Amino acid sequence: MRKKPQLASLQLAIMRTLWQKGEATVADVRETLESEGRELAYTTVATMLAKMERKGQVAHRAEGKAFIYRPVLGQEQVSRSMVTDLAERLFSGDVTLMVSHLLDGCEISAAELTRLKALIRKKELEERNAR
Amino acid sequence: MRKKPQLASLQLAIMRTLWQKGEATVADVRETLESEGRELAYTTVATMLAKMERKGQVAHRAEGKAFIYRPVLGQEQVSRSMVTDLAERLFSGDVTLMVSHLLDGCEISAAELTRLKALIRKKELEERNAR
DNA sequence: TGGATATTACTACCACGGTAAGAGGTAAGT
DNA sequence: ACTTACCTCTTACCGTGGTAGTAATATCCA
Repeated sequence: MRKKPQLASLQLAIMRTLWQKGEATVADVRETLESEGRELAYTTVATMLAKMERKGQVAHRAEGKAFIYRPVLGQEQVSRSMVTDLAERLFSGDVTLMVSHLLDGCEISAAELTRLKALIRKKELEERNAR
Repeated sequence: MRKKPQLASLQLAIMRTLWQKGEATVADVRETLESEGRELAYTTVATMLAKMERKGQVAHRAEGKAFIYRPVLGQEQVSRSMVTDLAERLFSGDVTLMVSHLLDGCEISAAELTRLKALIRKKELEERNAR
């Protein structure tokens, strides 16, 4: 029985860096966040990473003076659980309704619509083959 | 420029009741939550409603002894902003990616897939007519 | 009238996200 | 050897979600 991890915004931003780089030092993470327009004190990032380690979301190994952090939770796992959780809370799990709001809420290109159609077709095939 | 409201789980549950009933007393809300398996003290619900009023999410009018609360934020507004916000934070706004995770994350019936296809077709038409 | 009941008001508490300063260690340059 | 820069650790503070007890107040009923 799996947990369902919920990450807040800074935590997610940190995880994104780790997912992207594989592993990173505090300074690395801080720099990446800065390049995304999020200027934080060094200690802020370090504290957050320590808190996240206590909760098992990341882990570290020491290399010389510095700690090198790596993600423990997988990106897929986090994304899925957060998305389905929101669908649950907002729409009582009605995926169609959720997608509908997604499409309404932001502009979406014709190309993306095509990709979506392909996605659904693939899903239909899986469905059919499953049974 | 509008704010983008973010509601936590209890707050959402309360809003759902208000959206559904139009308006409700504290006792009404408490009862509804209880029927959803969420047993809370009367005062808990009342406190939460007061906090939410301070933030402009709900409003009340007094009728005799009791307060009658009504939603201020619209369901559409909240849903859209929360969904697109999550899409932003998780997938940098890539809607297709988000839908993909939605479909993977939970079982989805053939009927729902059909509804989704219809939804996309409708969206395509709107797109074409818009320009 | 007086007690029971329902309702709001005030206050408090905990956990946690986010933020950061300050203390203290270690490595490296001059 | 001393300073400097960089690193972690500890501690703290604020806001807010969530939960609820207690006090004050209004209402109804016998």
